[in-house]
Amino acid sequence: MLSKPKIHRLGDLQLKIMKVLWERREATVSEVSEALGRDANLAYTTIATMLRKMEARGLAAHRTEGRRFLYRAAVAADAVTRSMADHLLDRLFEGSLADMVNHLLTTREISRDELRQLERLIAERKKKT
Amino acid sequence: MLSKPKIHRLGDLQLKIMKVLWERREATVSEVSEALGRDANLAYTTIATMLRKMEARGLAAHRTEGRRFLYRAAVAADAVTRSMADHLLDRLFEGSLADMVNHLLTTREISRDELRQLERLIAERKKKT
DNA sequence: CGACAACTACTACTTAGGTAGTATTACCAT
DNA sequence: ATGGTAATACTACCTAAGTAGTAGTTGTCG
Repeated sequence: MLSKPKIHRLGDLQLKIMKVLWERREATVSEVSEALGRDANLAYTTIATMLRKMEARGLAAHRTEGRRFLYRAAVAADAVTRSMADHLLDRLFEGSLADMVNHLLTTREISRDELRQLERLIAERKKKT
Repeated sequence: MLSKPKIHRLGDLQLKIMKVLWERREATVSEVSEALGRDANLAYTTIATMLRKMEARGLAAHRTEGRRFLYRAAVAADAVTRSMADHLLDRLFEGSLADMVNHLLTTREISRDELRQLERLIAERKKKT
């Protein structure tokens, strides 16, 4: 908890890398590189550099195994997700979840199925207050 | 519509400025500066520079009135809001609105009132399919 | 008229993401 | 042993946000 990195504002690449680290609990640079796939064809060293920078920022950490590094996430997925979502919610909708959902409902395609899911979520949430 | 600026990824300051421009339809640098208030005490020139950069990026535009500039937004609030929300939704929740709402519902304090609002929104939305 | 205030233009610097080349080191197989 | 390969380290760039100082211009008031 010492020195919390500003957890919102993760770049696209950083988030993708974090997702890999969250999935596998540890991963080498190669593994991350592969996991991202050649679709995003980034040089091996790009991933390595990014991981090093992320470690410097407190987002990741590593231990050494032989001559290679095993990286792991240093922040929980939940914390990041929450921080990013909250940040946006605050910046765009002054913190009003209703406003945000309203916006998304009106500007997005949404399936009947998803609507039902939402109903259920809210009903459940209402119950346990 | 020629050359759409990448509308998601607006910095905090940029968004604040955009909000001022959306409210008032036009504003001088002074007005924006004042609107942001001294709470965020930024130099006058900081706002001016930012506005110039934003114009270069296609987010704002200006016309001259006498010797000062009247800036206006060059992108609609809705478009920006939507773009930013969508971007986050995609990055974090693979586009699932339900997942996002679920996350927000479980990690956030939420008032009974807001819950009711949400219910209503969903009910309405369900009706007009 | 002359000083000042208001404005824009220009320049500069810091931080961070993203991207990748080059250098160095160390392992491994022939 | 030696050359190739895989790893990390270091360095370097570009872009964009954010921040602000300085210079130059012009309008206004006393």
